[in-house]
Amino acid sequence: MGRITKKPDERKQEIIECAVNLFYEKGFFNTAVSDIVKKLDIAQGTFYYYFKTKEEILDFIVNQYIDYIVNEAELIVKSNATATEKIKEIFVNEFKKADFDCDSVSKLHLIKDFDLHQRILIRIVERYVPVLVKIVKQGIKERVFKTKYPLEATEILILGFHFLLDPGITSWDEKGMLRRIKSSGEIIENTLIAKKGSFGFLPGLLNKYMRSYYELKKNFN
Amino acid sequence: MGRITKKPDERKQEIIECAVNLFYEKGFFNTAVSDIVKKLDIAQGTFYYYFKTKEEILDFIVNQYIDYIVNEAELIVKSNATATEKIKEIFVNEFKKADFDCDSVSKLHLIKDFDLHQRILIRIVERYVPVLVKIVKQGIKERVFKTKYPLEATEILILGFHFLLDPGITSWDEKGMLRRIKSSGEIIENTLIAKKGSFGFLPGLLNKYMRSYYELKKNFN
DNA sequence: AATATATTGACTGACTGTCAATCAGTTAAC
DNA sequence: GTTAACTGATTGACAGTCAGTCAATATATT
Repeated sequence: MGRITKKPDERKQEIIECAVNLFYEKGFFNTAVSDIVKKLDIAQGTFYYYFKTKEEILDFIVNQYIDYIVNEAELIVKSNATATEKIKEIFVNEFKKADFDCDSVSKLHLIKDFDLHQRILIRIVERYVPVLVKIVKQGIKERVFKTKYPLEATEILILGFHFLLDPGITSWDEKGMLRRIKSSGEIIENTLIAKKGSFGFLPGLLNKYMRSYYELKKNFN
Repeated sequence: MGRITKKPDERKQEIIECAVNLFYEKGFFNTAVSDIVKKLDIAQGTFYYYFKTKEEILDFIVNQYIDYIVNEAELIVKSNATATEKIKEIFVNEFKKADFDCDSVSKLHLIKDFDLHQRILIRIVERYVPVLVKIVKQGIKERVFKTKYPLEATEILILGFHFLLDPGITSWDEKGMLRRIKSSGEIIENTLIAKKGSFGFLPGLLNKYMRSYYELKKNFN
């Protein structure tokens, strides 16, 4: 019964990685803490040495994810592209991750568990939206957007589209998805009062992403 | 130990009413089935005679609520007002209920439990939005709205505003609420491509509603 | 019409299995 | 020898079960 001691950071990440994988397979509520510790071959108490509650690990995972996407977005904001180019870059970046979803972070999107997505959505409004708004405000200065409420418009768009298009939240039928994707560019243009066609790239991009998602799902079954 | 037998419909509604009240006080997850049956002084088995699982009663409650608001909306759709008048009526109606929240149905909004609100949001997209779209399409015929995507625009707006303004989903700070309320009219106008000022009534209405909500909350503490 | 018998379906509550969380104690590392 | 990481049996709470009870109603018997 040789006891294995590890560096706290290492152990913690080990637990998180295992937890994400199990949440991915079975969802948050259907994963017992005992499942996690059994898979890692550690004691129940070890889990609680690192996380006060089962909820806390979920929060930790969500915060790690938000840290990651906020960081990436900040890099794009700092570049010296036009607002429209930056927004396109944001989208491309977001979906690039989904193509190679092997690491824990990008798997998060595919977990079908609303409790998780609620937390993500709230953090997105709190931390991701303020970064994106910088781009929208740049666009207003460049006179490509005209909305009087850049912050509120961004909030609405992000929340609406996440809810409607994120397969982890609700899987609507494929027909409905296509319908929403087709409209996505124009809805954004109207809401931000942008030039016609400035978001014309979006439906194509979303389509590509959706196809790769449905393929992933097929392979899973 | 006198056993009391009741008409099934009566008993079922009795259980539902009691459950809603407890969910309102403590939330869905913090309410045990044993709490419900203790309060009603019935056996645990009686609950499971009427509902297969604890989740099933939540679904039943949500469906009852949606039936109610869809019905009310259908009446407004059938009236012979203009599209703009009808939309105003929809909003007034929605908030009228909140003023006199005594019955189970309107209490639902105030329950701070995301699991509940997720179900409501999904049903709203499935059943409420299709009714509201009729009004938007009427507006397009009347040439007061111009969007090419009435269905998708309505979906986005309803989901976004519900998430951002419904106090049961997330209680942002009062300042953020005011900010969002102030922008609400113009956001809708832009998204539907409506005449400037046609939703000018909205911020005032939402403000009134929010104030009565915060008063309710104060009295509760 | 009055009484006995059968059937149904609402209702019971002790019970089971599962799981989050605890804690007194143990071992490895420095 | 002290600290920090780790253990795992245990507890308490809860969702859900099930074999059985009882009241009301329907049907048969006198």
